[in-house]
Amino acid sequence: MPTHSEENYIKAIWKLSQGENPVVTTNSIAASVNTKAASVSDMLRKLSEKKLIRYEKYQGVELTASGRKTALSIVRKHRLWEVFLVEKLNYGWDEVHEIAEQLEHIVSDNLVDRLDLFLGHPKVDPHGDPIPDKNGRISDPNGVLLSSIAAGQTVTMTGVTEHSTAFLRYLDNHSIGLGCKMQIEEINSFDFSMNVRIKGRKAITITQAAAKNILVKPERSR
Amino acid sequence: MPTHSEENYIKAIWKLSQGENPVVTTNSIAASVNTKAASVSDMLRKLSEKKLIRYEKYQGVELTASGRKTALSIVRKHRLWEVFLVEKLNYGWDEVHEIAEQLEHIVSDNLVDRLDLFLGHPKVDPHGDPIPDKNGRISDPNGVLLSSIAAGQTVTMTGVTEHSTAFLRYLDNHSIGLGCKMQIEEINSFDFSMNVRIKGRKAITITQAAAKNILVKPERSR
DNA sequence: ATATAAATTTAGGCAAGCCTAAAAAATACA
DNA sequence: TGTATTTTTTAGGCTTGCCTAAATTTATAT
Repeated sequence: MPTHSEENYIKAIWKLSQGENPVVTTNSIAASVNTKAASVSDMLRKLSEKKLIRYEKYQGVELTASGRKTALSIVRKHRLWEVFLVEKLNYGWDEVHEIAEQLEHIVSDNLVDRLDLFLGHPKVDPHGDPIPDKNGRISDPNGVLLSSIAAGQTVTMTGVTEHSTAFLRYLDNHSIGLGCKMQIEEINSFDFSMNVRIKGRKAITITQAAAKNILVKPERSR
Repeated sequence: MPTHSEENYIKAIWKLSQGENPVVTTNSIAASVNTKAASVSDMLRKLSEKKLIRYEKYQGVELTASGRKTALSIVRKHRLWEVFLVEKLNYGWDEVHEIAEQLEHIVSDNLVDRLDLFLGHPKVDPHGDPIPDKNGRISDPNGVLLSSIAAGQTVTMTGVTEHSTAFLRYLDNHSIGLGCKMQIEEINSFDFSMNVRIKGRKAITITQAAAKNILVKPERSR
């Protein structure tokens, strides 16, 4: 049974190993779990002894199969609890992270199963992130960056790649959320901001900085 | 902010201080939190420094107002989560204690408020124990021991004073639960076991040992 | 290639919470 | 009352997870 703290490291390592160019270094882990590099070195040794990671001094870190399983179980719990908080307790998607960080450490496989059932076996969390199944299988994030879409296209928003309160509030303030169907009317060649029309609303401008953190699914191309 | 462990001690002290003849000693606390007396002494010193208890060496322990508030907040969370587990996730009343012991340490006042609302402001938990309000006010346990009821009376079950899985399963097996309206038909003078008829069922026998752990509310006397 | 900078690890220490063994205080009892 | 027993506390130690400072390794830049 990993400790609370070990779970946080494992989850951090998993997260850092996701995406395009993974940077799983002692320093990046330290930043993720809010501690110092020296503490990370300590912990890496311990996790390595427990066979949760493969670790050679100075050579970087990788989860073992067992470590990955642990990570995905935590991610599953985190995301299911986020669904609970938003769907059942009416939290905003920008308010749930901290609480889910606590709830993800509750130990009871049975509880997770029942929660999953209670929530209707959701496939994604309130930010559009896929929820791993009980065997640790997880689907790919559904969508491409809005910033990569050409003018004229119509897309549906499926997720975000940034979970900060500030960013999520920004989207709320522009009434942009998961499932929004939007047409890219124009891309300003000056700053690459996008003029976007959300079905039946007046057009809005989305900065490139924001568009780089929005995942969308293009309309079936014609 | 009390630690996880401090919260467990505070809750144990509160529990031990409830009821007829409270026995809040170093040893009884040690038994409650599954540790040794020496560890309790350590912790009592610490809790005393934090003004959560009044403590004189060898002279016993008492919660301060602040300590009591802390205790009741934990009890509130524990009992609300138990309601959630039973009402929403369909757990049996004998299965929820362990999980609630974990959930009670989740820190978020707002979460508790929303949970309370989501559950419809329940007054009691699945065992009939009163749920403290957000200000730490708690009502008295509702009922008297079934073992104190005279033959001929009709009563409604309102709670239990023992939460072991074994006892709760025993009640389940006899289809005895909160809200059962039962008539005491006879008390056997030999072993004080009770012949009880639950509305519209065949009579059953309840041993005195069991009756001492069942709380009931007598019918409005006539 | 080598010096400097950056990243990482080791060494040594600290607080929390637990332990066992021993000492001290309180209680029981003869 | 004085001794034996029980309860509680203290002393000393252990592990976890963190820290700072120093040493070591790797990367960078001239």
